[in-house]
Amino acid sequence: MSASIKDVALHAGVSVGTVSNVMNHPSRVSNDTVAKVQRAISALGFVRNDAARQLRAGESKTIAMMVFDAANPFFTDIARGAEDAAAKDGFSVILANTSESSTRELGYLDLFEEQRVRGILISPYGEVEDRLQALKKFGIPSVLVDRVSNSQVFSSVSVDDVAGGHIAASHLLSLGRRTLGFVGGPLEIPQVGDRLVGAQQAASEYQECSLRVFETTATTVLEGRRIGEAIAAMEPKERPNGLFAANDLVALGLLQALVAANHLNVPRDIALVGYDDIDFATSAIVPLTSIRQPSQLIGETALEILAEEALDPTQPPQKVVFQPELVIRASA
Amino acid sequence: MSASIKDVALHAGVSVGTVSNVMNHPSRVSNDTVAKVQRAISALGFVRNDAARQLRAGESKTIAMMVFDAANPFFTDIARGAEDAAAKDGFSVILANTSESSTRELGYLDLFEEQRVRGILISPYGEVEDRLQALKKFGIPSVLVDRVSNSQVFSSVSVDDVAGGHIAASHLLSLGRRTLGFVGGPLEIPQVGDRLVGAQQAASEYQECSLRVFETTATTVLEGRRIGEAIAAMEPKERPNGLFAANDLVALGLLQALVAANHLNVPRDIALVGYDDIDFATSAIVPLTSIRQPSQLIGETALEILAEEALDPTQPPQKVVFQPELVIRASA
DNA sequence: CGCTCGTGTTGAAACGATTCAATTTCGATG
DNA sequence: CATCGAAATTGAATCGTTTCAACACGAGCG
Repeated sequence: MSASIKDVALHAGVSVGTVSNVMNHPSRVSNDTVAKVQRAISALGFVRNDAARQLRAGESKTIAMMVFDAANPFFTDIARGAEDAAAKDGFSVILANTSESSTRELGYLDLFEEQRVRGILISPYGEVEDRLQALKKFGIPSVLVDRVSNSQVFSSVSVDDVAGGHIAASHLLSLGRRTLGFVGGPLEIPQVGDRLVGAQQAASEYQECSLRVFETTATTVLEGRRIGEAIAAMEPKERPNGLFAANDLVALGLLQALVAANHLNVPRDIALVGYDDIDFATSAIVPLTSIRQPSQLIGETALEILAEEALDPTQPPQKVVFQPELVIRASA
Repeated sequence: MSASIKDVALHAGVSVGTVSNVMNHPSRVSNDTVAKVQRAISALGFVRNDAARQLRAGESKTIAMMVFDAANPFFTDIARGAEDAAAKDGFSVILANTSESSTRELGYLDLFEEQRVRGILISPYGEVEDRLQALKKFGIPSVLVDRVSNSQVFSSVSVDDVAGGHIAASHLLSLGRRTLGFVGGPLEIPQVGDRLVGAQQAASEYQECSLRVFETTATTVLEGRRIGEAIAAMEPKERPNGLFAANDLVALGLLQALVAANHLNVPRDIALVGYDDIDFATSAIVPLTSIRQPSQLIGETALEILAEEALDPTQPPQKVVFQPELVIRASA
């Protein structure tokens, strides 16, 4: 169907070895021959078959990135950072969206293992460290993104979520709010769990202060709206006066519901803090106070570490932790 | 480094052909042998080498999807639809973000050609139809997403952007606004250009009505904010009283700037209509009136058409055009 | 003139799977 | 018990590239 290196060799009147050298080690070939071969290549519309190349060469130039919610701008920002860094090192990044499904996550890991990608950047959803260990033994390194390694075996680039949770709750407390609510879930997701722990720590530093947990099934706008409606319907005395959402999507959902129930004012009746500081936080109904993470930088750093490990598999794991930062706007 | 099919055959005491059959045509193999081979596979941790498989089999099960702005929720919604549909047909979707760069777009096309992906779902940024034609001749079909084919050669799944622009502008006009502004760009992007054309058509149906174009360099929140600041700073008599943004990102940027300049009220002084109806439109400072496109459905449909063409390359191109829909909220 | 060296070039082996014609096995049948 | 056919299994050929030992050819040197 399509031209192979053999056809090119024939057309140019040289051997297949020479054609291969033109593409991979041009310095070994005389200028005349290079020109001749290149003419043949474009005449035939030859395109290297990556499968054959990889089979023989044993390594690919593709890096896979897996996130569990590609619709969250926070992750697309990270991906953007990784792509830019990869372009510098000559790698290509392909993205897989695991859509908060462990099954799909494992499915993609299988796919990438079969494809022998050069490395994996992953923001894990399910319990995958065992699987990643197997991949590592197999020769495919991974770097965890936005999450630390339980096993200490993997490099990771993350943000101190406990600190972030602490900052968020402290801010609400410093505004005089004493009946707090945490909205997010599932709590098993470390990012969510850690932020809650940080918030609880902050709460324990104050007397007569409560922190109630509203667990969601996912960190989405929709789930935020659901909880927001429930909170709007609560008795005033039961209702928290300060809310901390596990991420901005949830916060925006809450905001929608609270504003729609027009007997409530944000921040007067309920102060609200989000997390991630996505672009849309600025333009929310009530511009959102949020915890900013350096998303692009996370992506770049993760890719650089992965590239190092791909080149030298004996590298010890690195652990980079960035500090989050409070961005104050109107909502709290 | 890792076990091959030969090792498995040795360990199980059968031939390589049998191992291959266990994986691809289990019905041809006796139950005992299947069990024996599977035991060997897991004992050795064997993983099929996709490069070798693809080289011999000549076809892959991977479909590539390329979008020029993965940070736009509209595109992630489309991707989501495509992924769900692909899972049904046994394909995997990998995503590439061309980041509004023609260079990167062509680079990914090269990569996917070398990888011999089974097909390409693309929302093109630059002029790529010639390149896609070459790919098609090469055996890789593509389906255009959110854009029709100039050459009529490719299937496409899109939304009638001229109609959408018409609906948006008509809505503003029906509210009595007569000095309109269109914000978006570059105008060469068909989605943007068509929406403008539709708006101009609507404007031409009214007397004494003006439509001014504010061109942006990209359809982002940032660019929207930039134009919004400029508009806020205009003399009241020059200022448009109805704005139509090429997409919701731009609209949200505009909104931010207009609200920040607190002498202006949306919609009283300026009515605003966006496009795409992304999730965040509902939770904007002023909930956004927008033009809804059936994003997930677009993704599903595109993937199904692509799958058909991948199986039968002689299929004539199909052209599916969905109709957009006005969603009225507070901003206009 | 014979020898060495360096530069280009060659062609066959190897990568790891799939495929398919050929062969073996085995149960059923006359 | 011999024979037939279906079912199971084998193993060599194949895909398109890269790699590498071997070779060809001059140029330079003693």
